[in-house]
Amino acid sequence: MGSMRLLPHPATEDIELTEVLRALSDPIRLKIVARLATVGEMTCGEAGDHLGVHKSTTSHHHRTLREAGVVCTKQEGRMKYISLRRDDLDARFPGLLDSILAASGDASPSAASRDQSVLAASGERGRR
Amino acid sequence: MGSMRLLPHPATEDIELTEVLRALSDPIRLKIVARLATVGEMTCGEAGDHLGVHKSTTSHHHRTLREAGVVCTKQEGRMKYISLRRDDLDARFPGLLDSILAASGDASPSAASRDQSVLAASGERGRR
DNA sequence: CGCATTGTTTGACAACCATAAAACAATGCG
DNA sequence: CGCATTGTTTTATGGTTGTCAAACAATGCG
Repeated sequence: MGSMRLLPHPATEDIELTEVLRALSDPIRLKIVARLATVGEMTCGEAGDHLGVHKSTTSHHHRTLREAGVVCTKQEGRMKYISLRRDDLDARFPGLLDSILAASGDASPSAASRDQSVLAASGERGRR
Repeated sequence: MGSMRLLPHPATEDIELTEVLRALSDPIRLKIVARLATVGEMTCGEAGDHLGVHKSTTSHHHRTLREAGVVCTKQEGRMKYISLRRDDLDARFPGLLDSILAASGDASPSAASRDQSVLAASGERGRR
């Protein structure tokens, strides 16, 4: 049962700034990341439902984010959960993710309620 | 003679996060911005010489950065100087530019004079 | 005025990208 | 085991991008 595998992703020191910025420069991927910051983790189907894109497109975005070092994927059963690599990103590029998350909250009109969750998730990070 | 024109660029509130991230996700443009952070301003030819790309390519990158709201262009005589829109970016996306500049200093070993100049330029603005 | 200097625009080209559909793979459930 | 569920890979397509070269435009200098 609970065989939990972790998919390969780049080491922290191999994460490149331009690739992270490029990964986050796509609106859909930015939404995925913003949502991950509040929700913690997410399956592929969940992301697709929430964003209204095809599942293969979602899979592609997840791969892009993973290869850029922004998320890591953990397989549990037949689902695959992706989650933010917050600690790794903070270690490599201090403050970057937080400022991007805060900025992504500003940009959306319905950010008022969401904004606090983002900040809360940002401050409550301590495990993993 | 002293006629100084300013080229059109997006208003602060129209700067979009994804476009800024996309503009900075190109290594050459990131170098341009990192250098602007230390040097203050720069002509097109200066940038081209320093980066080893064709002048038309440089011009294209300058346009991309300007349209994304990252730099503004000021024409003086027959030169055009570009400079970072630090205040506007800080107002719209607090902390974003600073964290990217700090990260770009860490990531690029080829940048000869870097982090302490970045901090100096950032500190000369009175904030932080 | 002519001309060199400084950038921009256009054209061309190869590479990459976001997207979707369909085929494929893996996994657990009954 | 068969099968539904969950994602990935493949294939195709339309759009975008980075690059250079060449033509064009603007500007000040002599």
